[in-house]
Amino acid sequence: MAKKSSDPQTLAFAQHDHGACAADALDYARGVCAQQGLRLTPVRERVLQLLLESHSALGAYDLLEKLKADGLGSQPPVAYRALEFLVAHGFAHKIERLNAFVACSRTHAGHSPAFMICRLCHQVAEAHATPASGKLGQAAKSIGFKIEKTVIEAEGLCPTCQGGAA
Amino acid sequence: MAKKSSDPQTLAFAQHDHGACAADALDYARGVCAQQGLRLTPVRERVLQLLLESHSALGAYDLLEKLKADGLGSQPPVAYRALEFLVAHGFAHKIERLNAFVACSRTHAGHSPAFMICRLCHQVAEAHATPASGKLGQAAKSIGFKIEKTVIEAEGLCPTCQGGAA
DNA sequence: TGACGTTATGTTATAATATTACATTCAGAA
DNA sequence: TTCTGAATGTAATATTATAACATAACGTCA
Repeated sequence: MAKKSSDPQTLAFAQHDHGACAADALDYARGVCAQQGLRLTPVRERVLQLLLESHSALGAYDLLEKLKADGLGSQPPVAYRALEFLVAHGFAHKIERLNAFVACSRTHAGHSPAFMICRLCHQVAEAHATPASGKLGQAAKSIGFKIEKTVIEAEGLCPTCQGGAA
Repeated sequence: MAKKSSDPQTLAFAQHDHGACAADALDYARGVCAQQGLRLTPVRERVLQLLLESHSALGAYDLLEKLKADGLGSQPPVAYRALEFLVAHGFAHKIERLNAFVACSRTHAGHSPAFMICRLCHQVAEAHATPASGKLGQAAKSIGFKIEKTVIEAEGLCPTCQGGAA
């Protein structure tokens, strides 16, 4: 059984009960939406659930297929609109490298996420970065660039795939 | 006149002679290719030149239009293959956030680049990051993830656009 | 209640980005 | 020269994403 208190950043690549972990996260999202007057409609909730059930990044068209199977709309804008909502409110992130999306591990609100993407199993773990404090932050400061958003995505091999891979 | 000794990382957003700066970089690339037995063919050289002349990221189809105007092939693979060569050998980078490409500022060979993308003027400056040493590196180490490549892209406002923008 | 404005969804079409596959040409080595 | 591998030309198609407009659901307040 996944415990809410365990560190999600180590969870993604570890064995755990995805179902329970997803259910927890979904409950959390419902709460946040209720609190903030956001509408977690059936399509949005289902997309979030699909993302949560997979620690991999899913493309819009992957999601769309599953939505279609659920009788929930089958045209691209349906998926993109739900994803836009989820990303805008911090329930999901876009992985630019993959043109795909993951559920947010929500260890902190309003964070600057960094991702570790396994190039073999395609699972994605979320960590937390402090982009403004490193070399990039220094460089930005020195030239007067104002950072608004930072994409940090590491690609490589997760612990499991390092063993099995060539 | 741009001087080779000035810091390219501060150059991108500053006023300078793009033509001379591009010519320098192109000479450098020619030298590297000669040295390493790489073929900087007309298409590849022209694509690099086009990227160098613009400090903005250019999409494959932007480049393709220009190639076409030069009588150099007009189908997508022409551009994508040239870009693949340039990226593989470190003469250019892909900006994942934009699905577009920039010439490498080549301040160091074999570096881990980080980019600052102005969301108004779309110019891109390249800085150098040490991704393995920050929080992400720590997180990767602690869970046993092996980083092979890191994408770091900051979006925001360049010095010039901070003044003029709303 | 019901008329209205806003938000979300449904649907069609199309734009933008990228790759596969195969034929042809070119450069350099044997 | 002939062979070989690399590079290019070209057609077709796959993948990702958005525009535009119609319809439906929701909340509110007269």
